[in-house]
Amino acid sequence: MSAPKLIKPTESELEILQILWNKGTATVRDVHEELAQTKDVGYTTTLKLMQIMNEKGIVKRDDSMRTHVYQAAVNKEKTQKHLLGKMIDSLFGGSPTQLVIQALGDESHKASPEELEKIQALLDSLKKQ
Amino acid sequence: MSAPKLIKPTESELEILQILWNKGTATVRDVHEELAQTKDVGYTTTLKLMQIMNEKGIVKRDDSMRTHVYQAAVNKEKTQKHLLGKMIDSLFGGSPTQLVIQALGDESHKASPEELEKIQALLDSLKKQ
DNA sequence: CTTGTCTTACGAAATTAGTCGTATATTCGG
DNA sequence: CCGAATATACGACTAATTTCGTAAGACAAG
Repeated sequence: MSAPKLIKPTESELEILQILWNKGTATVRDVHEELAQTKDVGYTTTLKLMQIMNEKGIVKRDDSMRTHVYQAAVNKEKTQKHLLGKMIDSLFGGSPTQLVIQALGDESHKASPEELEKIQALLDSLKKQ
Repeated sequence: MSAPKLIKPTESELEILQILWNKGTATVRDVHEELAQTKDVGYTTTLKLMQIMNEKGIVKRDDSMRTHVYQAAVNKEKTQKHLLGKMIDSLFGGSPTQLVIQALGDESHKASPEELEKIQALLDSLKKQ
């Protein structure tokens, strides 16, 4: 049995997940301080969110110590793929190509030559099939 | 003048927008019948949603006749780009490349050879810059 | 020990999304 | 003209999300 099948993190949960994916493990305070850099939010709000995420199984925590230590319980790539798939369906009529075209054409998130090469490599391998 | 700057359609609103983008113009009943094919929802729910979207400026309507006629008030490509940009930031650390790679690797939304060629063409033009 | 700080727990308010029932108005067939 | 069908308006209810205040326990320093 399996880990959570249907993961649909909310906006706020995603912010926290990103921090946990980066840090590996973190306390509520760690997460909160990072969040507070870009967002004006209270400590107990972050705490509550992480408690709820724990109940939902989105994160795991080690509460053997007074200060609990959290980590993501959902896989980063799986989550990305899942949410991306939803977006492809809901916004691009099921066509990943349209999404890719829009993403590559995004002026505010330009891809570097190195990144273009990565995409080229992936494209080559897809063409061979 | 300007259309709404910050558009953040909800899930349901996106479903309706897709239909309007496809049809160009449509009545509530048109939209509802299309929605009802994949979703079990009441007519007045669809109506209410479209009324709210009208208040928000997401759609426009011609209410000169008894049966109002709606059309999308937000541009499809702009909306796609906007939401995609948010996802790139919130889920892919600002890297469109990571998103593209995940999208191309999505097993349940495979790209056809023709689509791969389109992407190749776009990629070529990006490389030239 | 006592006090101040930090921690978690928990309840509850505020907001937003989505749902639908009911009321009222318009239109059309007969 | 009358009734059935169809349209919009609108209030209200539920559920989920996000917010935070407050309480209570642990701990460290003096």
